[in-house]
Amino acid sequence: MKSRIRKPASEYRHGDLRNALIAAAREELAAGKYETLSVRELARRAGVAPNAFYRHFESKEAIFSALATEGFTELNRRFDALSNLAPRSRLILMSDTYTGFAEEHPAHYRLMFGAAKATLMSSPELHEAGTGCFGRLVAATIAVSGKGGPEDPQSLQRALDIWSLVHGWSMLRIDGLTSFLPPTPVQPASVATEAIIDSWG
Amino acid sequence: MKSRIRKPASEYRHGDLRNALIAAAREELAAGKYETLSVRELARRAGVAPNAFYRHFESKEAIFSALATEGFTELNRRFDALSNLAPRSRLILMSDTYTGFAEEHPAHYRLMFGAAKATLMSSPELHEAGTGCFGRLVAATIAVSGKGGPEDPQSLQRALDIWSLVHGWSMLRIDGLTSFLPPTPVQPASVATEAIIDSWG
DNA sequence: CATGCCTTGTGTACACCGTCCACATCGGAT
DNA sequence: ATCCGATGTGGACGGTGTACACAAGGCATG
Repeated sequence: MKSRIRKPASEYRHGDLRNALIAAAREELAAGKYETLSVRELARRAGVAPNAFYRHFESKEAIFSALATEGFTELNRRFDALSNLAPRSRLILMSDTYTGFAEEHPAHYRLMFGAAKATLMSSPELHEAGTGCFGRLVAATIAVSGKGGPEDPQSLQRALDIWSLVHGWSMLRIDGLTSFLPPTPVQPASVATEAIIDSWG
Repeated sequence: MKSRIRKPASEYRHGDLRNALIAAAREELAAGKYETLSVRELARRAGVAPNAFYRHFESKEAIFSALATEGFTELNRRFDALSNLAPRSRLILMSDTYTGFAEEHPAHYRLMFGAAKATLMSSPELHEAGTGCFGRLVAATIAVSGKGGPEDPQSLQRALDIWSLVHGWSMLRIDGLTSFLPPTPVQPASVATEAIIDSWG
């Protein structure tokens, strides 16, 4: 029968524009464009009038929010792939995973934090994905110190320190800090992560 | 005589618009606006036609570059005020100074790194102020370890680690990381800075 | 099978933006 | 008194995000 719950893939009318728009945005992000990303350009890419966009997203912010959610979800997936490791090396590899993601998708990474600032409270999905990201850091931290519940202030603090380090490292790298520095080969952030872990005793 | 090298303060024609525009921009930044800052708005604030702007700045980027330079210069000034301290406490206080500046002027801080990415090479002043900022971190790092010249890779690396930490800490704070976290009182970044310093042996 | 609705896409329009051009104005040097 | 070069103005172009009224077409209903 033609009426299932939904027609998933059949190109009716235009196909599902929503995904086409998101796909177009992903392409732009992969090409390094974020600040200059425009609703009209996405519509153009999808071969559709500019305002068709607004049948699927409330605003430009809304698609950014969706893309940011995607980003955090992917990052969380990568974190989860490290679940089986021993606590210490797991946290260290999370550090590399994090910076690796940022270097791999710099524009997307910038979007994630640009969107976070604006939309966080208004999008439950984004809030959950973002919170989940930090939560995984906290869990890994707790696993290392071997004590403390998921609300233990010390563990939260320690996870935040690590997050600050890898976030800053990623941002500096993305923004071309290389111009500020003498051209030195840069060590991975995980080296400093190890130092911080060791300071926990 | 009326013709000194320059008339410094006399309101001739409109007064010196350049500074008026910069002052207007500073106000907007102080009010937290950066992404939404517009050339036309600055001109409006200075009581002048939009295009008058272009007699004093080549482009929007150009005034951003000037403002970013100002920001780094101010930060460098604050760093220099710590010159007399013992190496270790000096580096720790630099950490607090850095994050303090970012929290005090969040929009300006965001501009500094937004502009850095785009304009760094094209503006010698910005490049020098930015480089000077990192240079001071390196110098303080060297003073702590007590060895290594200003090009010593290990010292550069260590300074970069600190910079990553305080930059990430500042960014997370500015972007309202608080939404990601359970509402915990956040320790200053300098606590983690100390941990990193101690790891240097 | 016809009807009407509800979702989706279109067209037009508004306000704003950064920036280019040709023109007006005016102070200072000649 | 005259010209020039620096500064400010007005208008325009192409871009943006988005609101509004309309068109087209699939769906459930009669």
